[in-house]
Amino acid sequence: MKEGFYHYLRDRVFVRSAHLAEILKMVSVKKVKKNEMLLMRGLICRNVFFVEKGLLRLYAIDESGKEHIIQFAPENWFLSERASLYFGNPSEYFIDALEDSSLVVFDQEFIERASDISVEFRNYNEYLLQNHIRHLQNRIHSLIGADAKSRYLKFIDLYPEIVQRVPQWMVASYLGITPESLSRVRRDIALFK
Amino acid sequence: MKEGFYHYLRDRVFVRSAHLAEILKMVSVKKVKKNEMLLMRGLICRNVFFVEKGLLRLYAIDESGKEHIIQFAPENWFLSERASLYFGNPSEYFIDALEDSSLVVFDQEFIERASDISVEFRNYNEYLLQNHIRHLQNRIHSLIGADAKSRYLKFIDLYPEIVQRVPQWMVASYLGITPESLSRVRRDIALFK
DNA sequence: CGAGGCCTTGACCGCGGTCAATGCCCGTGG
DNA sequence: CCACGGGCATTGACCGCGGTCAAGGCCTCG
Repeated sequence: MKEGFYHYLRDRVFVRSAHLAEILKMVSVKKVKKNEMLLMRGLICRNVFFVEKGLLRLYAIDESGKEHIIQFAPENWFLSERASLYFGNPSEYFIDALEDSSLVVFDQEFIERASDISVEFRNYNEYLLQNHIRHLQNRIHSLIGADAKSRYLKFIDLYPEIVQRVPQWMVASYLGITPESLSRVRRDIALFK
Repeated sequence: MKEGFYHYLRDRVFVRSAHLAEILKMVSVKKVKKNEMLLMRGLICRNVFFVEKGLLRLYAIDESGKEHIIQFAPENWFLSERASLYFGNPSEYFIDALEDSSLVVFDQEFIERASDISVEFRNYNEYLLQNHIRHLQNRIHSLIGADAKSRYLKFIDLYPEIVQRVPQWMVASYLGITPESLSRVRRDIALFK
């Protein structure tokens, strides 16, 4: 219970032992089954999820009913719909579980309180935001500048574990292409080896 | 000199009068001419630019020499290459001026010092990061999900002033299409009115 | 007036989308 | 244990959006 989060706070965030217990008291654990919904469009997102075990996804559904995956979140990742969490707007996105998962759940108020308790936590929170920005910017760059094949090659390079754990049509959705196209891209790559 | 930044800090960031002078002392003003470079690829970005007057752009150049515009920054916008500024990596991007511009320049250390001085400044800095994330996420969403025409319609809706101030091939670059395609999109839109 | 930057247009083409058929894997129930 | 069905990956045929290349027109500015 909360061990993953505990170790993460201690070894990555470098929260001092003196503050760890106090911070841990403020979060709760949630276990969800595969396909369970954690956020629906139209609702205000109140939570950040830390994945201790399992795999979540953040995605949109467009007018024609197609899903577009914005982000995956495997072990030791944080996932939220920040536009809704921070600004209090109804979310345009969905979050659900792709595997049975064990999550640590907290809200925006927790972030502020933990930031007051621990300067290391405050700094790490900023690091997360900055890192998120870097990540989104790289993704925009490759969506604008690169074709489907090089986007896929970059993806399997960056997230080899994810490729193993989700169906290919979800990878295609993340890359902004159809499953059929991804299948052809993979065939082409296999031919050249 | 610094009036734009002063008013911004006072009226948007809500920095208390007691702190304004101290914070303003720590930034400098820079005037640049159209086409002047402010950041080159390979260099580490040390600055954030606040645009008092004029217009900047952040862009990449791909292997085949094509420019891809990541962001425009008109009056009262902040622009930086955060991946480089915060993480200290060499930048993959360029920044230059699209018009003669008057800028307020500061660095990461300034942000930290000003955050210690003024809690309003600290909160606004977080607001900027959160807002940036929201913006990038929306852009990814429309790059994945929408065709050239609807991306253009969304752009002129969100940034009507920018459309007036930059050549169309730069708008095309921002949208991830060619100038020729944008021209056709605009013709189609005109036909239906 | 000439030159260069920008926008437009046309012809052509290729990447990736759509639709439909097939095959594979695997879980479920007869 | 086998039969069936559903979810997913692959393949083929076809097509359309958007890219490429080239030409022409319209500005502005020297």
